[in-house]
Amino acid sequence: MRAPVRPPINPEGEGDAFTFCGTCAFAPVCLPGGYDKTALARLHMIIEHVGPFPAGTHAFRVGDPFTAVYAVRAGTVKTYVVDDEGREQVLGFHLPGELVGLNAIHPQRYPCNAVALDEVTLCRFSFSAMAALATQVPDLQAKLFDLLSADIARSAVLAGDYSADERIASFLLGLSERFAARGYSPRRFRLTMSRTDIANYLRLATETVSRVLQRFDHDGLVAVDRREIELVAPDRLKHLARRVMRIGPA
Amino acid sequence: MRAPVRPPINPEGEGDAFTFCGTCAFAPVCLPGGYDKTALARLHMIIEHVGPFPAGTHAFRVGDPFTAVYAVRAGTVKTYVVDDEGREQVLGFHLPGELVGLNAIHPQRYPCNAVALDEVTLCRFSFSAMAALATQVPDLQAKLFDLLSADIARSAVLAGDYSADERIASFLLGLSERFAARGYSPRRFRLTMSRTDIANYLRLATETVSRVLQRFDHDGLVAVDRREIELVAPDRLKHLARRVMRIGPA
DNA sequence: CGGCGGCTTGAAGGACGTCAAGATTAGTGG
DNA sequence: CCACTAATCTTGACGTCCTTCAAGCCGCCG
Repeated sequence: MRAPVRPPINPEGEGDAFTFCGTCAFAPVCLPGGYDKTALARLHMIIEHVGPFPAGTHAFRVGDPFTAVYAVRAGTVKTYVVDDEGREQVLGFHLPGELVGLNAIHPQRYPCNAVALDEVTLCRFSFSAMAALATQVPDLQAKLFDLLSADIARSAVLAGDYSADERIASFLLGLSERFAARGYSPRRFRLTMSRTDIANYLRLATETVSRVLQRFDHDGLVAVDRREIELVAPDRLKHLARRVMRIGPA
Repeated sequence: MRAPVRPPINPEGEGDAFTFCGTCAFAPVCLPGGYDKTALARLHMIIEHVGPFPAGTHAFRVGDPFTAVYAVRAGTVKTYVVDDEGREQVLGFHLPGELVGLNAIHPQRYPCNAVALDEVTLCRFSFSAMAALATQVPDLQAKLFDLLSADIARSAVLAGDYSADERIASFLLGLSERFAARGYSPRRFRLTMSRTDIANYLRLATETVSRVLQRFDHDGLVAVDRREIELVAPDRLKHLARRVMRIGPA
């Protein structure tokens, strides 16, 4: 059974746009301070708030024609591909405020699957409408260029030949930073993804992820309780991840 | 002595724009068929043809403020970073017609170094001018979105956990395709980069690159003579690279 | 010709994957 | 509320691909 390509519209409408969109990638363009009120209104015109969807729901799948970019409003979205040997490659985890689907612009088809890891709510942006609007709102165009450019750097980070320790340390710190940017605790958080997902994302075996987390716990770097994580010694983690971080925020 | 694969550079103005720019990333926007003649003229206004530069010349370095994107007109450009242990990470090789510097939009500083591997000529695009022009020329904006999106996919390819054989096979095939797209032989070509560069790009040891190329030669997949490469059995190479390619041109 | 960087070749070692089993936990139905 | 099952996670032993270390070889330029 295949989930609908275009999820149904959330009947609740725009009334809570500010509470939901405050941390969105488009916040600088959408929210007050963006002087052009009519541009703001037109951007809101092309947004559909969709969901919530239960875990396991797909927003799109490999090969679907590209029509829209999604912003995560709540929950976590995993993007991934499956190779011909049935092995899953996780491309990314997307937290509230982050975008999904920018890599589909070029091939005009989604090059990956996007699935909800927990209950997820999304904003759906028709890309053709947004591109048209961007020609009239330079700030929006600039924001899109910025987001695309940032995504290039992000995918480059994983390409390095880093050790399991480096990968996992930087993964935990990356999540921590992203949670902090959204107002959650950077010290304690809950992993919404399985060890297998983490392993497929970091290009490690699940056993390795398990072992390294165990060792980090034993060495007092973190406190691991199932999917509950506490960063006990963030500084030592940062030291471990220094080579990886060097590339990202250059 | 390098074989003259292409006529020597004429440092004059736009008179030979067509011969030089025919394979450029912006060709669809620049060249006839782009109905908007004035847009074409304005794009040419913001282009500076710079060079030629000898091998070893840097176009920009890590941390330089971002002002321009470069298109390679002739030669090969290597982008790379150096980590704190002095180890070089090659991010990409850029052939004529390809762009360099798009990943600098977000941080507003170049996150890597760009160096000429042989004699290189470039087109320099002031990015602020191009963004301004893009708001008035939707085709240019679309092309920029397209190029940025394609770059995301490109950096994702290297992120997979592929074997040395898979990496090298796909590297050779990738070069072959890009040469073909520019009118050169897809079967025989000359590597402009050293084994060390290839190794740092593919995240392998130089010894591994050497050994795999040697074995490919011995097995009749390729004929290697120093930096001269002939793809003897492209089909078998493609078979080796199938897992990598699955992700790229999805 | 002689030196130097790039390339090749061999041997040893390590980091991670694979295989196999066992331990927890979550989910389900009685 | 409690079995029972399936999924997830952990733990251990072993194998392997690639790196590292150490020479030796070539081609190139002074």
